[in-house]
Amino acid sequence: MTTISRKQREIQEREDLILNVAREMLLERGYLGMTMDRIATEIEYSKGTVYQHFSSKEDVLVALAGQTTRTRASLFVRAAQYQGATRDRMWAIGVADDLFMRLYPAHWQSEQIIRAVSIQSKATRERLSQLESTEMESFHAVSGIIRDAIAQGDPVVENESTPHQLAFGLWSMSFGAHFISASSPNLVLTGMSDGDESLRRNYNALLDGYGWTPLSSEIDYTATRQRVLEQVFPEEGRRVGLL
Amino acid sequence: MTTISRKQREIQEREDLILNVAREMLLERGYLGMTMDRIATEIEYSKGTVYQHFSSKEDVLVALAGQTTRTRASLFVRAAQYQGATRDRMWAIGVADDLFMRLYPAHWQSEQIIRAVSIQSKATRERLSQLESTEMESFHAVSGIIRDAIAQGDPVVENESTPHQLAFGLWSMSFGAHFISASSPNLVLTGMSDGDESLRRNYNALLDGYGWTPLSSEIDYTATRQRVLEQVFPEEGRRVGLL
Amino acid sequence: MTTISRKQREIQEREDLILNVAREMLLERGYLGMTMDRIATEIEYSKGTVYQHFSSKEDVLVALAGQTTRTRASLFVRAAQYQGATRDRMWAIGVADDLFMRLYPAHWQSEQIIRAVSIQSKATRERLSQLESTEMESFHAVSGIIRDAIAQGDPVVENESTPHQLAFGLWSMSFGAHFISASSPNLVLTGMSDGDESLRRNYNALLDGYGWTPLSSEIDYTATRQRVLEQVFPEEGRRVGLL
Amino acid sequence: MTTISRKQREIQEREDLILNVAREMLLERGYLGMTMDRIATEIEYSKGTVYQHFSSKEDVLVALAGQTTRTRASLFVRAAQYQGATRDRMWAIGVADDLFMRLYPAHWQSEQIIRAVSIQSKATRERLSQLESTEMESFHAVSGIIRDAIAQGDPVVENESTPHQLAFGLWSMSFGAHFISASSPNLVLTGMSDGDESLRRNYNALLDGYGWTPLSSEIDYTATRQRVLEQVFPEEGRRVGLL
DNA sequence: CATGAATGAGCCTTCATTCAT
DNA sequence: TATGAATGAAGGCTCATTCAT
Repeated sequence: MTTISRKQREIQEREDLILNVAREMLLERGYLGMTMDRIATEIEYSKGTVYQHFSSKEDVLVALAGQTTRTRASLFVRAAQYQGATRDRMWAIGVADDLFMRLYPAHWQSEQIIRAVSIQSKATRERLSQLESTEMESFHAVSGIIRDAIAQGDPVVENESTPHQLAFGLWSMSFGAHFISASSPNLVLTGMSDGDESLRRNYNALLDGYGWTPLSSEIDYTATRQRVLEQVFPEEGRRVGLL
Repeated sequence: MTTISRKQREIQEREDLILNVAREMLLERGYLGMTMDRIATEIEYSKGTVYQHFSSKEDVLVALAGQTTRTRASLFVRAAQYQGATRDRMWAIGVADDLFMRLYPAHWQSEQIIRAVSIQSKATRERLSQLESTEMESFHAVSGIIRDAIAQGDPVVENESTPHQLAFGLWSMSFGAHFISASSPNLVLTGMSDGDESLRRNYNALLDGYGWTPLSSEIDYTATRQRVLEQVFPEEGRRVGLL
Repeated sequence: MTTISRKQREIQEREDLILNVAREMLLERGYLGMTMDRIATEIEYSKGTVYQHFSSKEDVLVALAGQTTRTRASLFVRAAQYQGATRDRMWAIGVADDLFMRLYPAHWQSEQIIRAVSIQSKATRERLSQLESTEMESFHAVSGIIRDAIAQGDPVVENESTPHQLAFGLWSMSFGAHFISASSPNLVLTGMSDGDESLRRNYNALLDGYGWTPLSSEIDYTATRQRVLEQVFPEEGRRVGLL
Repeated sequence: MTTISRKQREIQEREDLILNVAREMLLERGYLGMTMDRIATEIEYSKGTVYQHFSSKEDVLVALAGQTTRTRASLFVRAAQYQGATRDRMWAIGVADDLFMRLYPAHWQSEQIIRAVSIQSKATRERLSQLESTEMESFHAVSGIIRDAIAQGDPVVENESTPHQLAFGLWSMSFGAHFISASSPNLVLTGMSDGDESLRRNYNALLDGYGWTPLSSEIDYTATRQRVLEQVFPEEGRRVGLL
């Protein structure tokens, strides 16, 4: 029993090792620079062994994306559980998003590459749906808060599709901001002290635009952020130096 | 004289042909699926001829991105010239964005692939800055309106960096929405009648959040849109069936 | 153990095979006619396999030149160890040179092509210095004898740089004679029974010109040559039919 | 008449222009770097025009080699006409050789490249024989002096084939020395003040070895060289700074 | 004559994947 | 189960040469 579990642990560890190496390669040398050969060399096992874990290069990519998606979902779900007013819980999601970018910048960037490359791969189609369902978890963490807000009568301009639309809006905004920051850094720099700060402001403005109170002008968001970090992400906050 | 111009016209036409074929290939088969060989076969000219127009695959990609960026900039600049209240001019930009996506869906998608790929291509860095300056035109069209609003005392929550931040917010939102719609269609479909409509609503909510009046609740935006189309984009509006 | 060494032996053998095929190709079809594709076809392995042995075409070329240089150095060093008067040891070098040309005519010719081509290849510059150091071994074998002669008072017109200059002279003469024989066969044939014989005569005349005794007119060189072959190169002498 | 000759002159001039450009390219960028395209660009005419002068790339190469061979032959023939003792005339040939290397280093180097590349080109075989016959002129200039020496009873160890063999020896030595200097500069540098000086010494030693008097120890060769330059190559001597 | 667009064979190199040991 | 040699399709790119204008 012990033997087996040790073996399994070893297998798991090697799988993680492969993925870490692969991700770094993806970032540093691009999609074409991430080769099975190089991965094998780097982990000091043979190519055949790599193939024992992942049946193809594409498989590695999907696993990579999976890690990313799961990691983010876990942060988002935890953020949604923050104890407080719905608008504060919303804010907690923003903190989680920020945290994710700081903790795993490599994850985010590699995700973009994978998306761009694998959009057309048919073989992956099914696997992509697995990814999507994990992504949905994150999405639901967000729309759930909105639904809660509406349910408990918080002032939010609402109609039938508000939860989805707003969640989509926040998601889009966050995604777009990160993407543009990465691919057009100069555009961001010109006249803007900081892309992150801008995102924060727009994030709040959007919620304000939906009439969600308390409005951003009525609260001290820095304090809220501090509380969220302390209560929900103490360890992570410390790791990136925000606590 | 005629001879020369005919020849030059032919060359120009072939260049466009190459670009169109390349773009379609990029969309249908991805970055790796777009090969110089296939482009040559498709246009029914030899590989050498393709290379007479573009010195490398990367060159094709950059030209593709250039087309996209220029096309969008031209629509945005025209939209910004719409005669009306600043909030309406802002709305005209939204119409232009929508129009761009309808007129050239392929342009937009290919742009993403190029961005994702070129994040690591150092060689392109310099050329990317050319793209960026054209992109800046679009960006300035947007931030210019915001500046005008502030200058003429329109009610907008303002601070020093409002123009840039808001423009960045709108840009991010639009960008993110389009990207997600393309790469995670299911996420959009679930519970949402239409990604475009969501974007429109969030776009307005964001402006509302900045306190920009008249608020979206106070106007008939469908009518405004109609006017914008008629006055600024009559031809394009008709082409995509919005007029 | 056996398994491993068998595999390694096979690899070594294939490497030799590749080199032999490449050399012949170089001779028969020139630098441009030696292609990696053709090598692969010829050895009946795939192109990839060739690249597993040599990382580039240039690599093949350098390996080829290395073989040549090492082979010659080994013959020259052995010749220099011939037991006899210095003038006789000098003669032994001549025999070694002659032997080298008979044993490995292909080596020599391919060396010229490589030299001529690599005169401009900067990338190879460093690797060429490796070759040069092996070549230096041959050179030192020659100049060492000259130095010995001077040291033990053999009559040689001497000044400070005699060893190097004479060695260079012999080297040039041999090299030039071989090159011209190869590239202008008609020039050699006209009025000359034999390029080899001419070289031998000039070789001796040059030594005579330096005053090195016994002069060529005072000895029976055919006999000396016979002795050198028997004592130093019995196997090789037999292989080329000189014994 | 005038028109025609002007035209012909223009054609001739362009041909020279092409050849000069081609030679430089050959030296600076190697055989593969000399392309018909680049030649055309450089001379600011079209590719088609280049082909009006030379029917193929190979044709250019042969013409290049022809220039070299003719140039050298003309120097050698002039040197052989120096008025003086046969040994001095021999020396004049050495001066011509030295002069050739100084005046046209590019010629010599390009000659090697052409030889290395075109040894196997069948198409050139016939044209190569043209080259060879011009080369023979140089060769005969040398062997003619030797024959004269023998005819007029100058002390030279002779047998039936002495003229050819000695000429071949000198040729080989000069050729080899130049080649080695170019391709193994380090070998030459080590312990030798100067490749040219070594060549000169060996050249004389070889003649001495044939018993040709006056021996090199009996004459002031610097003075002879001076005389040769003044009487036979006044202009050239001045051009390279030897006069 | 001059031009230069068009051709297309051919080159070197890479890499995901397989499979005998 | 691990290994790594072998494969071979595919890719980007070059360039001598031709020929319609």
